[in-house]
Amino acid sequence: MSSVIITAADKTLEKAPDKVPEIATRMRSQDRRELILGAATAVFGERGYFGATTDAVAKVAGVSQPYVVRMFGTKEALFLEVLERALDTLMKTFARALTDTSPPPAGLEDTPSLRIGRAYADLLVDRGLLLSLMQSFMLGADPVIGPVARAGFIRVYTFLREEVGMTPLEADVFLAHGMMMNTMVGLRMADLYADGDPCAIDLLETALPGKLDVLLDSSKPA
Amino acid sequence: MSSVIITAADKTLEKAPDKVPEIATRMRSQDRRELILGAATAVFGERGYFGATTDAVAKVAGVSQPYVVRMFGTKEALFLEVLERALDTLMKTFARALTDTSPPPAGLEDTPSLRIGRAYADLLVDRGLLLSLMQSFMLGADPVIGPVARAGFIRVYTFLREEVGMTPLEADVFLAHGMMMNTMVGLRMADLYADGDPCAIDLLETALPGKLDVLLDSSKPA
DNA sequence: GTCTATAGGGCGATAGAC
DNA sequence: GTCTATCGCCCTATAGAC
Repeated sequence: MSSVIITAADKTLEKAPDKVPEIATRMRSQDRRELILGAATAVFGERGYFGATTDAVAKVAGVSQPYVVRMFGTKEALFLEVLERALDTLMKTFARALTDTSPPPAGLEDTPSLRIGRAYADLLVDRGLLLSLMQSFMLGADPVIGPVARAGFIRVYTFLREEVGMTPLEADVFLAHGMMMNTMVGLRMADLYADGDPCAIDLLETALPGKLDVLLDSSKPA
Repeated sequence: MSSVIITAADKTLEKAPDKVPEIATRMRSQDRRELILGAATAVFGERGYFGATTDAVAKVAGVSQPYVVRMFGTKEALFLEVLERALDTLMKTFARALTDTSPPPAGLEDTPSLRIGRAYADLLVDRGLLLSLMQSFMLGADPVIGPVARAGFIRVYTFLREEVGMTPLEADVFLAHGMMMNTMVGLRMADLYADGDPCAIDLLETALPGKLDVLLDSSKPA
């Protein structure tokens, strides 16, 4: 389960504990790659493309900074791979939710739209994944990242329209609430919720119905 | 009209033309301050807090880089002032829309919610303003910016609830569509629209009804 | 009040040992 | 395959002239 990697990488990026990966040195190259991509997803999601440093990624992954650069060429190439991987995971999760034959939880309704709505909310547990995508959406003016980000968003929109069968209005409403959830996670609004702020409680209970428990778990690192 | 400043600062940040401010050197200190804040709003909105450089702000404002730092102390303090100013403008625009006695355009409905919905859409013309706020929303993990960003979002939410009289659900839907519009602007989705991409056309005509003309105007710098 | 010059630090990337 | 050492750039901030 990749959730192990993600949770570990997610526990405050600042003080990465001594971090002895399972097999110590010389694990399979493919595994190292995934390990670094997971770390990079967390760091890019938290600080954005420019705020993230290859050194922070390296520390979270438990490798040296030059190794990160060596493996992906440049920081930019690393970010683009993070985006591609995140989008692939998103689309696979949507596709699985659509074809999944298991019954919906606790006698809830079962329409295609509701299924992928729940699937999206499930992805919020891995904060880095959706936040990295969201960070790219804010860099549309960048000559390299911009076109990739636009293409990624269009890919999701096309899926909603053609595979899920949403109307333009349904897709708009779905995406709007997705952006809202991303924003709540990026803002760490759950911190205020945990502090008992009545306003944040109202806000989150409406914006993230039923997902507050997992968000609180994953947002209290210290 | 501040739109003059904003439009000028917005026309591609890369090649700031020779930029002789109206009165050349020694304009009133207050005016210089506003000029720099306007430039900073555009640059922070486009590249985010970490991606923006004080030098880029200085170039857009037509002053020297050390002068920008001198006037605001640090880059961080400059960003916080940009956020405060943007939020003030946002709230003032909302408040004005609520109390405005002029009739709604072209026989549209006239409810408090619809009024501030139109007011929000009007603010999209100044891309930097809403994008700077949005960039701050993605930095909730930052120890300094995070709390300010959360407080700003809460301030808007409280206004919607208490001044406009929205229910939690109405506020959620309003904010969700706001985040969606911000995302479309940050992504520069209008570029694909202008290229005739049918998918982007569907998307934007639903997400930004009636605001496409202004967005296209302000997004074609070259 | 505004500039030029520059110090100082951090970061991405390279070289090369093991 | 992975590390240590380090280069060179860019960026924030300071010093000081005008």
